[in-house]
Amino acid sequence: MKTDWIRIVDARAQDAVGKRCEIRGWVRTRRDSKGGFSFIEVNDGSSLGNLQIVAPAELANYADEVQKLTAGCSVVIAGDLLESPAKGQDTELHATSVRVLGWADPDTYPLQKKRHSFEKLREWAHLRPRTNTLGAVMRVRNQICQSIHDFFHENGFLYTHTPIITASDCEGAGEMFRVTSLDLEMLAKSGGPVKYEYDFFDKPTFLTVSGQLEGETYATALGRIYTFGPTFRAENSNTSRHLAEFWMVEPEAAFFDLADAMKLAEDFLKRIFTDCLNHCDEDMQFFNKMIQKGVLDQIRSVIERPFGHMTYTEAIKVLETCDAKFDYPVSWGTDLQAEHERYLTEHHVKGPVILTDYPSSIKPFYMRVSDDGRTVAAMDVLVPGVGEIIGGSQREERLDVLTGRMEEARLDKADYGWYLDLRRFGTVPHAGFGLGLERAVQYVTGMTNIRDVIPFPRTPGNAEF
RNA sequence: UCCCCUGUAGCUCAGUCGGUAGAGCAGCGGACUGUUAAUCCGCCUGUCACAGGUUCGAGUCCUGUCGGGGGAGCCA
Repeated sequence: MKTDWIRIVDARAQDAVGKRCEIRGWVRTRRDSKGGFSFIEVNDGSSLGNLQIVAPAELANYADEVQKLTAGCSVVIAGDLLESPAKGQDTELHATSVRVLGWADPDTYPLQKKRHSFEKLREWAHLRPRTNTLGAVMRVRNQICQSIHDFFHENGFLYTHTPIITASDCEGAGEMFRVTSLDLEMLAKSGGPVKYEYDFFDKPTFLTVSGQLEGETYATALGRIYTFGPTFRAENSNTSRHLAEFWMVEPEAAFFDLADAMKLAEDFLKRIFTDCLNHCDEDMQFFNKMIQKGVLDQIRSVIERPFGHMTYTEAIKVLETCDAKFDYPVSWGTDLQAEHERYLTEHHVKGPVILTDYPSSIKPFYMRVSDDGRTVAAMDVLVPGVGEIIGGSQREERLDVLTGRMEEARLDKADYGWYLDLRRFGTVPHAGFGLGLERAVQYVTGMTNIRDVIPFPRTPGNAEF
């Protein structure tokens, strides 16, 4: 008779008691008892907690295999799930067979039965998902991705795939990665000018820094769309909040104004946070206890309270009249510094705040110019700890205003003909925003370094694995 | 890219005033135990990041390179 293979998350549940089953996973630790059995803790990634196995000495391979199990070994274990007589777990599996699939030499296996620093774990990026913290992070990250799709699907947004290779420099700013099939070695030796007509696309191409402009084309046809994919910035940024390759969610909706976009952003974030609390309880308890004390209360309070709203002009007034000392001066027309944003979220509002109506001079050309002529319909959602988590705006739908702004930004209109067509033919008000996935994961988990919330972080000088 | 900090055993770190290295954990051996960060006893472990320099003598002081961290800028 074939024994049911079940996941450890299910085997640990009270209602699994009485089942005869099989589990498959990796040994975390083993403790021997001279009472004639060993305890083996096994994890299969389905939950933070391990399943305790009681392996009796009667097993045929007890002496030569079971007692030699160490952290990292892969095993298939069959037995009976019983109520655990000891504290620490509801259930335990009394093994009738322990099969070792792969050994992990304890002399050379890097992960030990102890806490490792996140810096060290980054060197073992291929093994770190086997740790408690990275496993929990990846389950929460998965939940957030699922919530993103659920939320937009339920609100009538179509998942749209915008290109990763692009010829347009979306925001006229930010270093981009080049995409080429030219032989750079040969090119360097030849010393001649680059002939793009010989390149794959006949022109210079790059990895996308945003799917927004392409997203707008589909929003002005399908109504509501969102993109969700990898995004690339070749900025030489060395911070705990920046990656060269990260994932971004960008909803775009026709007939939305700035207020609609703000409401969407707030509902969206609250939905993600709620789902994490409801579906990742064990992992969230872990973060609350081991990573950032109080992160659960923080998230709960964000869900319960409406987000603070402030215009840029109001924020400047608050910063100018507050008692705090800043390294950078505050004045209308300059961009807010990290220290300013931190003051607003951590001291003034004490929670997430949406800042709106920034000066047009510090925002990109595509944001809609307001009636005052000095500001644009932009919004940034700032959260304590992480800073800007969402940036968005109502888009400029008036052709003449848009082309005027492009001229100010010294952009070549010829490169944006297709984008301008959206305003030439059936233009409509529309709005959207971008959410950095990793920053959302950081906020929910309390992880301080963005490199620890993505499986294989890409940063300047680092593309291992 | 800039500023600051840092690099010593498999891991986390100590190493005083310059006199060629030590602890905990892990591992291994033993004891003990329905254990759960198990506990107790014993044993093993080093290109002190790398390259120069000062000095009778450098883990320690100086210079450079590389790696890591924190902060800033840019942003998501």
